[in-house]
Amino acid sequence: MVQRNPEMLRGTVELLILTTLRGGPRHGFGIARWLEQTSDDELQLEEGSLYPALHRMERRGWLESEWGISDNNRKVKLYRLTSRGRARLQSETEGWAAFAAAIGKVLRAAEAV
Amino acid sequence: MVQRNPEMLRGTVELLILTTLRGGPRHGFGIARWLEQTSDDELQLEEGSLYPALHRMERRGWLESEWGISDNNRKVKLYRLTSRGRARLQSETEGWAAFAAAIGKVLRAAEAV
DNA sequence: TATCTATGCATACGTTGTCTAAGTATAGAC
DNA sequence: GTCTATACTTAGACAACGTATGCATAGATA
Repeated sequence: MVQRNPEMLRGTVELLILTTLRGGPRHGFGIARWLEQTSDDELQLEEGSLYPALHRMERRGWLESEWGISDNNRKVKLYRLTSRGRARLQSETEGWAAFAAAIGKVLRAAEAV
Repeated sequence: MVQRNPEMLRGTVELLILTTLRGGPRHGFGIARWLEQTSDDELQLEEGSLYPALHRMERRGWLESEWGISDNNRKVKLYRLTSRGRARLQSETEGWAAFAAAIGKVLRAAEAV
């Protein structure tokens, strides 16, 4: 994922992928596209991050995959959330909210100075 | 920095340190304390992350340090923002805002599904 | 005096995630 | 037949973070 500070994405890639798959099965390329569009090009998931992340998450049992054919007649690997993936999405979402809130507190506290 | 997903902090450590120093010079331990308290214990900066980060940031010219004595009569290394550090704080703050907004968009978009 | 606790700084090492870069394959347009 | 966009894979480099450890000392307590 590329932007001003590439390190900032660490750990959120998985949340983003899980979130994308909430709406139903998608293939890797489609996930990246959707994230890019939905974030107005702010979030760009590189292939070298995307695919290893998908494999990792499948290994962990958060995703399942199967080969299929896309709308444009291409061979694609479709990923879908497992129940464990759904649980993980839940906890990651909560984790993100808590984290973002904490950062917010700190930024506001420093502003007050 | 420790919490539910340790990876989530990647890249924000420096923003957090810069933010803490906005209010004036502080020593490493004090920075960690302030962040912990201000975030209601959500953000915990480990020493193995804190000190290397401070050294790194000083090397990059964002911080300056000098040895001093703390309120409780201890030898401490006081860090302060340089002008470059101030500029960096500015851009990191903007970067964070853009990033958090992007994540927010994605989360909301997926909720709508 | 000795010991304990909290404070304070430093760093070697391992783990992990991300990016760059290279490779393969193919559908559809021209 | 070539080009472009789509689509997946993986090796290797790099960087940040955490764990663990070591060192030092002020103040309290026994």
